[in-house]
Amino acid sequence: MKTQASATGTPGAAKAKRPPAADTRARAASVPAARRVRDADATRARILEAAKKEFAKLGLGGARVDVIAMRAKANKRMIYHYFKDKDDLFRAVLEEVYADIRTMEAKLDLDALEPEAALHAFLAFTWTYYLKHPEFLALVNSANLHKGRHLLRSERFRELHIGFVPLLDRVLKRGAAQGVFREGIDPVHLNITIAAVGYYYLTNRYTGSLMYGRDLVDPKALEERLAFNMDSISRIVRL
Amino acid sequence: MKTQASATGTPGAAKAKRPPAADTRARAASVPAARRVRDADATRARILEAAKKEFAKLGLGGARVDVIAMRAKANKRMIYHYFKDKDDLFRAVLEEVYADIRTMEAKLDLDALEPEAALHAFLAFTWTYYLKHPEFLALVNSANLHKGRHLLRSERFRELHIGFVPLLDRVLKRGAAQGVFREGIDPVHLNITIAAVGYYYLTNRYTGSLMYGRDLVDPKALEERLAFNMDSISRIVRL
DNA sequence: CATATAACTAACCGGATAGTGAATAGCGCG
DNA sequence: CGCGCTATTCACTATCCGGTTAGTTATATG
Repeated sequence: MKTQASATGTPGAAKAKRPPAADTRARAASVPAARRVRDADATRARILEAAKKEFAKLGLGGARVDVIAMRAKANKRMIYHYFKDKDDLFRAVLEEVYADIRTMEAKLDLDALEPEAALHAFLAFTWTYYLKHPEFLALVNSANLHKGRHLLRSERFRELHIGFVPLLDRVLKRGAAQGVFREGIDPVHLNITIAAVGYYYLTNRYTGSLMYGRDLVDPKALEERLAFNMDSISRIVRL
Repeated sequence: MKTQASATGTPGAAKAKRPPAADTRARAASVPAARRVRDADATRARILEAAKKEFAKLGLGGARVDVIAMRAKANKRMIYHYFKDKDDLFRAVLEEVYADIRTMEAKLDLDALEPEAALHAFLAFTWTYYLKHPEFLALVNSANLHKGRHLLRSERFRELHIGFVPLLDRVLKRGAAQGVFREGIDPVHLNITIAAVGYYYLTNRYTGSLMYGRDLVDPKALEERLAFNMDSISRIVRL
Protein backbone atom coordinates (compact mmCIF):
# COMPACT_ATOMS: atom_id res chain seq x y z
CA MET A 1 0.00 0.00 0.00
CA LYS A 2 2.14 2.87 1.26
CA THR A 3 2.08 5.99 -0.89
CA GLN A 4 1.26 5.62 -4.53
CA ALA A 5 -0.97 8.61 -5.18
CA SER A 6 0.62 11.97 -5.61
CA ALA A 7 1.60 13.76 -2.43
CA THR A 8 -0.62 16.70 -3.31
CA GLY A 9 -4.22 16.31 -2.25
CA THR A 10 -5.80 16.88 -5.64
CA PRO A 11 -4.86 14.76 -8.66
CA GLY A 12 -3.14 17.74 -10.21
CA ALA A 13 -3.47 16.30 -13.69
CA ALA A 14 -5.21 17.95 -16.63
CA LYS A 15 -2.86 20.87 -16.49
CA ALA A 16 -1.29 20.73 -19.94
CA LYS A 17 -4.60 19.53 -21.26
CA ARG A 18 -4.84 21.60 -24.40
CA PRO A 19 -1.49 22.70 -25.84
CA PRO A 20 -2.90 24.12 -29.14
CA ALA A 21 -6.04 25.92 -28.07
CA ALA A 22 -6.79 28.87 -30.32
CA ASP A 23 -6.20 27.38 -33.75
CA THR A 24 -7.75 23.96 -33.18
CA ARG A 25 -11.17 25.54 -33.12
CA ALA A 26 -10.88 26.52 -36.79
CA ARG A 27 -10.69 22.99 -38.18
CA ALA A 28 -13.03 21.59 -35.57
CA ALA A 29 -15.98 22.47 -37.80
CA SER A 30 -14.68 20.72 -40.92
CA VAL A 31 -12.98 17.55 -39.59
CA PRO A 32 -15.61 15.12 -38.20
CA ALA A 33 -14.10 13.90 -34.93
CA ALA A 34 -11.09 16.17 -34.79
CA ARG A 35 -9.44 17.01 -31.48
CA ARG A 36 -11.99 18.99 -29.55
CA VAL A 37 -11.34 20.75 -26.32
CA ARG A 38 -14.37 18.96 -24.96
CA ASP A 39 -14.93 15.39 -26.02
CA ALA A 40 -17.24 13.38 -23.82
CA ASP A 41 -16.64 10.09 -25.62
CA ALA A 42 -12.88 10.43 -25.54
CA THR A 43 -12.85 11.34 -21.87
CA ARG A 44 -15.12 8.46 -20.99
CA ALA A 45 -12.91 6.12 -23.01
CA ARG A 46 -9.75 7.38 -21.30
CA ILE A 47 -11.36 6.84 -17.90
CA LEU A 48 -12.34 3.28 -18.83
CA GLU A 49 -8.86 2.53 -20.13
CA ALA A 50 -7.19 3.91 -17.00
CA ALA A 51 -9.67 2.09 -14.77
CA LYS A 52 -9.04 -1.17 -16.60
CA LYS A 53 -5.32 -0.92 -15.95
CA GLU A 54 -5.71 0.14 -12.35
CA PHE A 55 -8.32 -2.49 -11.43
CA ALA A 56 -6.26 -5.15 -13.18
CA LYS A 57 -3.15 -4.11 -11.29
CA LEU A 58 -4.53 -3.82 -7.78
CA GLY A 59 -7.98 -5.36 -7.80
CA LEU A 60 -11.22 -3.58 -7.04
CA GLY A 61 -10.32 -3.00 -3.40
CA GLY A 62 -6.75 -1.92 -4.05
CA ALA A 63 -7.46 0.46 -6.94
CA ARG A 64 -7.70 4.18 -6.14
CA VAL A 65 -10.05 6.43 -8.01
CA ASP A 66 -7.67 9.39 -7.64
CA VAL A 67 -5.04 7.35 -9.46
CA ILE A 68 -7.52 6.37 -12.17
CA ALA A 69 -8.44 10.03 -12.71
CA MET A 70 -4.78 10.97 -12.91
CA ARG A 71 -3.92 8.23 -15.39
CA ALA A 72 -6.94 9.16 -17.49
CA LYS A 73 -5.75 12.78 -17.52
CA ALA A 74 -9.21 13.65 -16.28
CA ASN A 75 -10.57 15.38 -13.24
CA LYS A 76 -11.81 12.92 -10.64
CA ARG A 77 -15.20 14.57 -10.79
CA MET A 78 -15.60 13.29 -14.35
CA ILE A 79 -15.53 9.73 -13.12
CA TYR A 80 -18.59 10.46 -11.01
CA HIS A 81 -20.13 12.31 -13.94
CA TYR A 82 -20.04 9.22 -16.15
CA PHE A 83 -20.34 6.51 -13.52
CA LYS A 84 -22.40 6.20 -10.37
CA ASP A 85 -19.55 5.09 -8.13
CA LYS A 86 -16.43 2.95 -8.06
CA ASP A 87 -18.42 -0.27 -8.34
CA ASP A 88 -20.32 1.03 -11.33
CA LEU A 89 -17.03 1.95 -13.00
CA PHE A 90 -15.79 -1.56 -12.33
CA ARG A 91 -18.93 -3.01 -13.92
CA ALA A 92 -18.41 -0.84 -17.01
CA VAL A 93 -14.79 -2.02 -17.30
CA LEU A 94 -15.87 -5.67 -17.05
CA GLU A 95 -18.51 -5.24 -19.75
CA GLU A 96 -15.92 -3.58 -21.95
CA VAL A 97 -13.30 -6.31 -21.71
CA TYR A 98 -15.80 -9.12 -22.19
CA ALA A 99 -17.18 -7.34 -25.25
CA ASP A 100 -13.64 -7.15 -26.61
CA ILE A 101 -12.79 -10.84 -26.26
CA ARG A 102 -16.16 -11.98 -27.60
CA THR A 103 -15.89 -9.65 -30.59
CA MET A 104 -12.43 -10.91 -31.49
CA GLU A 105 -13.59 -14.47 -30.99
CA ALA A 106 -16.53 -14.02 -33.35
CA LYS A 107 -14.06 -13.12 -36.12
CA LEU A 108 -12.62 -16.65 -36.00
CA ASP A 109 -15.68 -17.88 -37.93
CA LEU A 110 -15.47 -21.39 -36.55
CA ASP A 111 -18.46 -22.51 -38.62
CA ALA A 112 -16.34 -22.11 -41.74
CA LEU A 113 -13.57 -24.41 -40.49
CA GLU A 114 -13.28 -28.19 -40.34
CA PRO A 115 -14.12 -29.47 -36.83
CA GLU A 116 -10.53 -30.27 -35.81
CA ALA A 117 -9.21 -27.02 -37.27
CA ALA A 118 -11.98 -25.08 -35.53
CA LEU A 119 -11.09 -26.54 -32.14
CA HIS A 120 -7.43 -25.83 -32.82
CA ALA A 121 -8.15 -22.26 -33.79
CA PHE A 122 -10.38 -21.71 -30.79
CA LEU A 123 -7.82 -23.03 -28.31
CA ALA A 124 -5.01 -21.04 -29.92
CA PHE A 125 -7.10 -17.87 -29.93
CA THR A 126 -8.05 -18.26 -26.27
CA TRP A 127 -4.44 -18.90 -25.29
CA THR A 128 -3.09 -15.98 -27.26
CA TYR A 129 -5.75 -13.61 -26.03
CA TYR A 130 -5.02 -14.47 -22.39
CA LEU A 131 -1.31 -14.12 -23.04
CA LYS A 132 -1.62 -10.70 -24.67
CA HIS A 133 -4.26 -9.43 -22.27
CA PRO A 134 -3.20 -10.25 -18.72
CA GLU A 135 -5.58 -7.53 -17.49
CA PHE A 136 -8.46 -9.66 -18.68
CA LEU A 137 -7.43 -12.51 -16.40
CA ALA A 138 -6.96 -10.20 -13.44
CA LEU A 139 -10.31 -8.50 -13.98
CA VAL A 140 -12.20 -11.77 -14.26
CA ASN A 141 -10.56 -12.93 -11.05
CA SER A 142 -11.58 -9.73 -9.33
CA ALA A 143 -15.14 -10.03 -10.62
CA ASN A 144 -15.35 -13.52 -9.17
CA LEU A 145 -13.75 -12.50 -5.89
CA HIS A 146 -16.76 -10.24 -5.55
CA LYS A 147 -19.10 -13.12 -6.41
CA GLY A 148 -19.98 -11.68 -9.80
CA ARG A 149 -22.28 -9.11 -8.21
CA HIS A 150 -21.19 -6.41 -10.68
CA LEU A 151 -22.46 -8.42 -13.63
CA LEU A 152 -25.50 -9.97 -11.99
CA ARG A 153 -27.94 -7.47 -13.43
CA SER A 154 -25.95 -6.64 -16.56
CA GLU A 155 -28.09 -7.20 -19.62
CA ARG A 156 -25.10 -6.48 -21.84
CA PHE A 157 -23.04 -9.23 -20.23
CA ARG A 158 -25.77 -11.79 -20.70
CA GLU A 159 -26.31 -10.80 -24.33
CA LEU A 160 -22.61 -11.14 -25.08
CA HIS A 161 -22.75 -14.83 -24.29
CA ILE A 162 -25.90 -15.86 -26.12
CA GLY A 163 -24.77 -18.04 -28.96
CA PHE A 164 -21.42 -18.73 -27.33
CA VAL A 165 -22.18 -22.33 -26.35
CA PRO A 166 -24.21 -23.16 -29.50
CA LEU A 167 -21.21 -22.15 -31.61
CA LEU A 168 -18.92 -24.72 -30.01
CA ASP A 169 -21.74 -27.22 -29.99
CA ARG A 170 -22.07 -26.98 -33.76
CA VAL A 171 -18.36 -27.73 -34.12
CA LEU A 172 -18.70 -30.77 -31.86
CA LYS A 173 -21.80 -32.01 -33.70
CA ARG A 174 -20.08 -31.68 -37.07
CA GLY A 175 -17.06 -33.53 -35.75
CA ALA A 176 -19.22 -36.33 -34.41
CA ALA A 177 -21.10 -36.57 -37.70
CA GLN A 178 -17.79 -36.83 -39.56
CA GLY A 179 -16.66 -39.51 -37.18
CA VAL A 180 -13.62 -37.58 -35.92
CA PHE A 181 -14.99 -36.66 -32.47
CA ARG A 182 -16.80 -38.90 -30.04
CA GLU A 183 -20.51 -38.35 -29.39
CA GLY A 184 -22.15 -36.62 -26.46
CA ILE A 185 -19.48 -34.15 -25.38
CA ASP A 186 -20.96 -31.34 -23.29
CA PRO A 187 -19.87 -28.11 -25.02
CA VAL A 188 -19.95 -26.19 -21.72
CA HIS A 189 -17.52 -28.56 -20.02
CA LEU A 190 -15.25 -28.68 -23.03
CA ASN A 191 -15.29 -24.90 -23.28
CA ILE A 192 -14.44 -24.58 -19.61
CA THR A 193 -11.56 -27.01 -19.98
CA ILE A 194 -10.21 -25.22 -23.05
CA ALA A 195 -10.22 -21.96 -21.12
CA ALA A 196 -8.93 -23.56 -17.91
CA VAL A 197 -5.73 -25.11 -19.26
CA GLY A 198 -4.58 -21.72 -20.51
CA TYR A 199 -6.09 -19.44 -17.89
CA TYR A 200 -4.78 -21.29 -14.83
CA TYR A 201 -1.29 -21.54 -16.29
CA LEU A 202 -1.17 -17.81 -17.00
CA THR A 203 -2.89 -16.29 -13.94
CA ASN A 204 -0.87 -18.44 -11.60
CA ARG A 205 2.40 -17.94 -13.41
CA TYR A 206 4.11 -16.37 -10.40
CA THR A 207 3.29 -18.94 -7.72
CA GLY A 208 3.66 -21.59 -10.42
CA SER A 209 7.15 -20.53 -11.42
CA LEU A 210 8.12 -20.54 -7.75
CA MET A 211 6.52 -23.92 -7.04
CA TYR A 212 8.01 -25.72 -9.98
CA GLY A 213 11.31 -23.87 -9.89
CA ARG A 214 11.16 -23.01 -13.56
CA ASP A 215 10.12 -19.94 -15.50
CA LEU A 216 6.67 -20.65 -16.87
CA VAL A 217 6.54 -17.57 -19.08
CA ASP A 218 9.81 -18.14 -20.88
CA PRO A 219 8.99 -18.18 -24.64
CA LYS A 220 10.00 -21.82 -24.97
CA ALA A 221 7.85 -22.77 -21.98
CA LEU A 222 4.85 -20.95 -23.45
CA GLU A 223 5.23 -22.77 -26.73
CA GLU A 224 5.46 -26.09 -24.90
CA ARG A 225 2.34 -25.32 -22.91
CA LEU A 226 0.30 -24.51 -25.99
CA ALA A 227 1.45 -27.75 -27.60
CA PHE A 228 0.57 -29.73 -24.48
CA ASN A 229 -2.88 -28.15 -24.40
CA MET A 230 -3.49 -28.75 -28.09
CA ASP A 231 -2.66 -32.40 -27.59
CA SER A 232 -4.78 -32.65 -24.43
CA ILE A 233 -7.89 -31.22 -26.07
CA SER A 234 -7.45 -33.49 -29.11
CA ARG A 235 -7.27 -36.51 -26.83
CA ILE A 236 -10.36 -35.40 -24.92
CA VAL A 237 -12.55 -35.08 -27.99
CA ARG A 238 -11.40 -37.88 -30.21
CA LEU A 239 -13.02 -41.32 -30.31
CA MET B 1 -16.50 -0.20 -0.56
CA LYS B 2 -18.66 2.13 1.47
CA THR B 3 -18.57 1.50 5.21
CA GLN B 4 -17.70 -1.93 6.37
CA ALA B 5 -15.57 -1.21 9.41
CA SER B 6 -17.33 -0.17 12.56
CA ALA B 7 -18.54 3.41 12.61
CA THR B 8 -16.52 4.10 15.73
CA GLY B 9 -12.92 4.98 15.07
CA THR B 10 -11.32 2.29 17.17
CA PRO B 11 -11.99 -1.43 16.61
CA GLY B 12 -13.79 -1.61 19.91
CA ALA B 13 -13.26 -5.37 20.14
CA ALA B 14 -11.52 -7.26 22.91
CA LYS B 15 -14.14 -6.16 25.40
CA ALA B 16 -15.55 -9.48 26.61
CA LYS B 17 -12.11 -10.96 26.13
CA ARG B 18 -11.85 -13.14 29.21
CA PRO B 19 -15.12 -14.33 30.72
CA PRO B 20 -13.54 -16.75 33.26
CA ALA B 21 -10.59 -14.83 34.57
CA ALA B 22 -9.89 -15.60 38.24
CA ASP B 23 -10.17 -19.40 38.30
CA THR B 24 -8.41 -20.17 35.02
CA ARG B 25 -5.11 -19.25 36.54
CA ALA B 26 -5.19 -22.18 39.00
CA ARG B 27 -5.06 -24.99 36.46
CA ALA B 28 -2.74 -23.12 34.15
CA ALA B 29 0.29 -24.56 35.92
CA SER B 30 -0.71 -28.24 35.71
CA VAL B 31 -2.44 -28.64 32.31
CA PRO B 32 0.10 -28.14 29.47
CA ALA B 33 -1.74 -25.87 27.09
CA ALA B 34 -4.81 -25.14 29.17
CA ARG B 35 -6.86 -22.00 28.65
CA ARG B 36 -4.66 -19.11 29.71
CA VAL B 37 -5.64 -15.46 29.86
CA ARG B 38 -2.58 -14.64 27.81
CA ASP B 39 -1.64 -17.04 25.07
CA ALA B 40 0.74 -15.86 22.41
CA ASP B 41 0.30 -18.89 20.15
CA ALA B 42 -3.48 -18.78 20.35
CA THR B 43 -3.60 -15.06 19.62
CA ARG B 44 -1.24 -15.40 16.69
CA ALA B 45 -3.33 -18.28 15.36
CA ARG B 46 -6.55 -16.27 15.73
CA ILE B 47 -4.97 -13.38 13.84
CA LEU B 48 -3.87 -15.68 11.02
CA GLU B 49 -7.31 -17.26 10.81
CA ALA B 50 -9.07 -13.91 10.73
CA ALA B 51 -6.57 -12.57 8.19
CA LYS B 52 -7.07 -15.62 5.99
CA LYS B 53 -10.82 -15.03 5.87
CA GLU B 54 -10.52 -11.29 5.31
CA PHE B 55 -7.84 -11.50 2.62
CA ALA B 56 -9.80 -14.25 0.89
CA LYS B 57 -12.97 -12.19 0.98
CA LEU B 58 -11.66 -8.83 -0.20
CA GLY B 59 -8.16 -9.40 -1.52
CA LEU B 60 -4.99 -7.87 -0.14
CA GLY B 61 -5.99 -4.35 -1.16
CA GLY B 62 -9.56 -4.61 0.03
CA ALA B 63 -8.85 -6.22 3.41
CA ARG B 64 -8.72 -3.92 6.43
CA VAL B 65 -6.39 -4.60 9.30
CA ASP B 66 -8.87 -3.09 11.76
CA VAL B 67 -11.41 -5.68 10.65
CA ILE B 68 -8.86 -8.47 10.94
CA ALA B 69 -8.05 -7.40 14.50
CA MET B 70 -11.73 -7.27 15.36
CA ARG B 71 -12.48 -10.69 13.90
CA ALA B 72 -9.46 -12.14 15.69
CA LYS B 73 -10.75 -10.65 18.95
CA ALA B 74 -7.36 -9.04 19.29
CA ASN B 75 -6.07 -5.51 19.58
CA LYS B 76 -4.77 -4.18 16.27
CA ARG B 77 -1.40 -3.56 17.91
CA MET B 78 -0.97 -7.33 18.31
CA ILE B 79 -0.96 -7.75 14.55
CA TYR B 80 2.07 -5.46 14.40
CA HIS B 81 3.58 -7.32 17.33
CA TYR B 82 3.58 -10.60 15.45
CA PHE B 83 3.94 -9.34 11.89
CA LYS B 84 5.96 -6.57 10.33
CA ASP B 85 3.11 -5.05 8.34
CA LYS B 86 0.05 -5.95 6.30
CA ASP B 87 2.15 -7.51 3.53
CA ASP B 88 4.04 -9.63 6.00
CA LEU B 89 0.76 -10.85 7.47
CA PHE B 90 -0.39 -11.73 3.97
CA ARG B 91 2.81 -13.69 3.39
CA ALA B 92 2.27 -15.61 6.63
CA VAL B 93 -1.30 -16.47 5.61
CA LEU B 94 -0.12 -17.73 2.22
CA GLU B 95 2.55 -19.93 3.78
CA GLU B 96 -0.04 -21.31 6.17
CA VAL B 97 -2.59 -22.31 3.53
CA TYR B 98 0.01 -23.84 1.23
CA ALA B 99 1.39 -25.84 4.16
CA ASP B 100 -2.12 -27.10 4.81
CA ILE B 101 -2.86 -28.35 1.30
CA ARG B 102 0.57 -29.92 0.88
CA THR B 103 0.28 -31.68 4.25
CA MET B 104 -3.12 -33.13 3.41
CA GLU B 105 -1.85 -34.13 -0.01
CA ALA B 106 1.10 -35.99 1.44
CA LYS B 107 -1.32 -38.21 3.36
CA LEU B 108 -2.64 -39.62 0.09
CA ASP B 109 0.49 -41.77 -0.16
CA LEU B 110 0.35 -41.99 -3.93
CA ASP B 111 3.42 -44.25 -4.02
CA ALA B 112 1.33 -46.98 -2.40
CA LEU B 113 -1.37 -46.88 -5.07
CA GLU B 114 -1.55 -48.33 -8.57
CA PRO B 115 -0.73 -45.65 -11.18
CA GLU B 116 -4.30 -45.18 -12.40
CA ALA B 117 -5.72 -45.19 -8.88
CA ALA B 118 -3.04 -42.72 -7.79
CA LEU B 119 -3.95 -40.27 -10.54
CA HIS B 120 -7.62 -40.71 -9.70
CA ALA B 121 -7.00 -40.07 -6.02
CA PHE B 122 -4.85 -37.04 -6.74
CA LEU B 123 -7.41 -35.42 -9.01
CA ALA B 124 -10.25 -36.14 -6.58
CA PHE B 125 -8.26 -34.76 -3.66
CA THR B 126 -7.36 -31.57 -5.51
CA TRP B 127 -10.97 -31.05 -6.59
CA THR B 128 -12.38 -31.67 -3.13
CA TYR B 129 -9.80 -29.48 -1.45
CA TYR B 130 -10.59 -26.56 -3.75
CA LEU B 131 -14.29 -27.11 -3.24
CA LYS B 132 -14.05 -27.17 0.55
CA HIS B 133 -11.50 -24.37 0.77
CA PRO B 134 -12.60 -21.52 -1.47
CA GLU B 135 -10.34 -19.20 0.53
CA PHE B 136 -7.37 -21.08 -0.87
CA LEU B 137 -8.35 -20.21 -4.42
CA ALA B 138 -8.96 -16.57 -3.57
CA LEU B 139 -5.64 -16.26 -1.74
CA VAL B 140 -3.66 -17.84 -4.55
CA ASN B 141 -5.31 -15.44 -6.98
CA SER B 142 -4.42 -12.52 -4.76
CA ALA B 143 -0.83 -13.72 -4.43
CA ASN B 144 -0.54 -13.83 -8.21
CA LEU B 145 -2.23 -10.47 -8.69
CA HIS B 146 0.71 -9.14 -6.72
CA LYS B 147 3.14 -11.05 -8.93
CA GLY B 148 4.05 -13.51 -6.20
CA ARG B 149 6.24 -10.94 -4.47
CA HIS B 150 5.12 -12.09 -1.01
CA LEU B 151 6.50 -15.57 -1.59
CA LEU B 152 9.56 -14.63 -3.61
CA ARG B 153 11.94 -14.83 -0.68
CA SER B 154 9.98 -17.40 1.32
CA GLU B 155 12.20 -20.35 2.12
CA ARG B 156 9.24 -22.15 3.66
CA PHE B 157 7.22 -21.89 0.45
CA ARG B 158 10.04 -23.31 -1.63
CA GLU B 159 10.62 -26.16 0.79
CA LEU B 160 6.95 -27.10 0.73
CA HIS B 161 7.20 -27.92 -2.94
CA ILE B 162 10.40 -29.91 -3.08
CA GLY B 163 9.40 -33.47 -3.88
CA PHE B 164 6.04 -32.33 -5.26
CA VAL B 165 6.89 -32.92 -8.92
CA PRO B 166 9.00 -36.06 -8.33
CA LEU B 167 6.00 -37.64 -6.60
CA LEU B 168 3.77 -37.32 -9.63
CA ASP B 169 6.67 -38.25 -11.86
CA ARG B 170 7.08 -41.58 -10.05
CA VAL B 171 3.39 -42.33 -10.66
CA LEU B 172 3.78 -41.53 -14.37
CA LYS B 173 6.94 -43.62 -14.66
CA ARG B 174 5.30 -46.59 -12.97
CA GLY B 175 2.29 -46.25 -15.27
CA ALA B 176 4.51 -46.14 -18.34
CA ALA B 177 6.48 -49.18 -17.15
CA GLN B 178 3.22 -51.09 -16.67
CA GLY B 179 2.11 -50.07 -20.13
CA VAL B 180 -1.01 -48.20 -18.94
CA PHE B 181 0.28 -44.65 -19.53
CA ARG B 182 2.10 -43.34 -22.54
CA GLU B 183 5.78 -42.39 -22.24
CA GLY B 184 7.30 -38.96 -21.85
CA ILE B 185 4.53 -37.03 -20.12
CA ASP B 186 5.87 -33.92 -18.40
CA PRO B 187 4.73 -34.18 -14.77
CA VAL B 188 4.68 -30.39 -14.40
CA HIS B 189 2.30 -29.88 -17.31
CA LEU B 190 0.09 -32.75 -16.20
CA ASN B 191 0.02 -31.39 -12.68
CA ILE B 192 -0.92 -27.94 -13.92
CA THR B 193 -3.71 -29.39 -16.03
CA ILE B 194 -5.05 -31.48 -13.15
CA ALA B 195 -5.17 -28.37 -10.98
CA ALA B 196 -6.48 -26.15 -13.79
CA VAL B 197 -9.60 -28.12 -14.71
CA GLY B 198 -10.84 -27.87 -11.12
CA TYR B 199 -9.45 -24.49 -10.13
CA TYR B 200 -10.76 -22.54 -13.10
CA TYR B 201 -14.21 -24.06 -12.80
CA LEU B 202 -14.43 -23.15 -9.12
CA THR B 203 -12.80 -19.70 -8.97
CA ASN B 204 -14.81 -18.51 -11.93
CA ARG B 205 -18.06 -20.03 -10.79
CA TYR B 206 -19.88 -16.70 -10.64
CA THR B 207 -19.03 -15.32 -14.07
CA GLY B 208 -19.27 -18.89 -15.37
CA SER B 209 -22.77 -19.45 -14.05
CA LEU B 210 -23.82 -16.15 -15.60
CA MET B 211 -22.13 -16.85 -18.94
CA TYR B 212 -23.51 -20.33 -19.39
CA GLY B 213 -26.85 -19.57 -17.81
CA ARG B 214 -26.66 -22.56 -15.49
CA ASP B 215 -25.68 -23.00 -11.88
CA LEU B 216 -22.16 -24.44 -11.90
CA VAL B 217 -22.09 -25.18 -8.17
CA ASP B 218 -25.31 -27.14 -8.01
CA PRO B 219 -24.44 -30.58 -6.46
CA LYS B 220 -25.31 -32.40 -9.65
CA ALA B 221 -23.19 -30.02 -11.73
CA LEU B 222 -20.22 -30.51 -9.38
CA GLU B 223 -20.49 -34.26 -9.69
CA GLU B 224 -20.63 -33.99 -13.47
CA ARG B 225 -17.59 -31.76 -13.55
CA LEU B 226 -15.52 -34.15 -11.47
CA ALA B 227 -16.55 -37.02 -13.77
CA PHE B 228 -15.67 -34.97 -16.86
CA ASN B 229 -12.26 -34.12 -15.39
CA MET B 230 -11.56 -37.73 -14.38
CA ASP B 231 -12.30 -38.81 -17.93
CA SER B 232 -10.22 -35.98 -19.43
CA ILE B 233 -7.12 -36.80 -17.39
CA SER B 234 -7.43 -40.51 -18.18
CA ARG B 235 -7.58 -39.70 -21.90
CA ILE B 236 -4.56 -37.42 -21.62
CA VAL B 237 -2.29 -40.00 -20.00
CA ARG B 238 -3.32 -43.23 -21.66
CA LEU B 239 -1.62 -44.71 -24.69
C1' DC C 1 7.50 -13.85 46.29
C1' DA C 2 10.00 -10.40 43.54
C1' DT C 3 10.92 -9.18 39.08
C1' DA C 4 12.06 -9.24 34.17
C1' DT C 5 9.75 -10.17 30.15
C1' DA C 6 6.42 -10.40 26.94
C1' DA C 7 1.31 -10.27 26.02
C1' DC C 8 -1.89 -7.01 25.65
C1' DT C 9 -4.60 -2.29 25.45
C1' DA C 10 -6.22 2.56 24.64
C1' DA C 11 -5.58 6.44 22.25
C1' DC C 12 -3.74 8.65 18.67
C1' DC C 13 -1.62 10.46 13.90
C1' DG C 14 -1.13 12.20 9.36
C1' DG C 15 -2.04 11.20 5.04
C1' DA C 16 -5.17 9.00 2.05
C1' DT C 17 -9.87 8.07 0.11
C1' DA C 18 -14.54 7.86 -1.97
C1' DG C 19 -17.59 11.00 -3.05
C1' DT C 20 -19.85 16.25 -3.58
C1' DG C 21 -21.27 21.21 -4.24
C1' DA C 22 -21.01 24.81 -6.95
C1' DA C 23 -19.16 27.56 -10.43
C1' DT C 24 -16.97 28.03 -15.23
C1' DA C 25 -16.66 27.61 -20.06
C1' DG C 26 -16.83 25.20 -24.75
C1' DC C 27 -20.07 23.71 -28.19
C1' DG C 28 -24.28 22.79 -30.85
C1' DC C 29 -28.51 24.62 -32.28
C1' DG C 30 -31.83 27.88 -33.63
C1' DC D 1 -24.90 35.42 -32.37
C1' DG D 2 -26.80 34.30 -28.20
C1' DC D 3 -28.38 30.82 -25.30
C1' DG D 4 -28.99 26.44 -23.10
C1' DC D 5 -26.69 22.25 -22.25
C1' DT D 6 -23.18 19.72 -20.40
C1' DA D 7 -18.24 18.73 -20.15
C1' DT D 8 -14.97 20.25 -17.13
C1' DT D 9 -12.65 22.31 -13.07
C1' DC D 10 -11.70 23.60 -8.25
C1' DA D 11 -12.28 23.32 -3.67
C1' DC D 12 -13.82 20.64 0.03
C1' DT D 13 -15.50 16.99 3.46
C1' DA D 14 -16.11 13.31 6.49
C1' DT D 15 -14.33 9.32 7.34
C1' DC D 16 -11.00 5.71 6.89
C1' DC D 17 -6.71 3.43 7.41
C1' DG D 18 -2.09 1.51 8.15
C1' DG D 19 0.90 2.06 11.51
C1' DT D 20 2.74 3.97 16.19
C1' DT D 21 3.35 5.89 20.97
C1' DA D 22 3.06 5.06 25.47
C1' DG D 23 1.87 2.70 28.40
C1' DT D 24 -0.51 -1.61 31.72
C1' DT D 25 -0.73 -6.31 33.42
C1' DA D 26 -0.28 -11.47 33.42
C1' DT D 27 3.03 -14.97 33.90
C1' DA D 28 7.30 -17.74 33.84
C1' DT D 29 11.48 -18.06 36.34
C1' DG D 30 14.75 -17.95 40.06
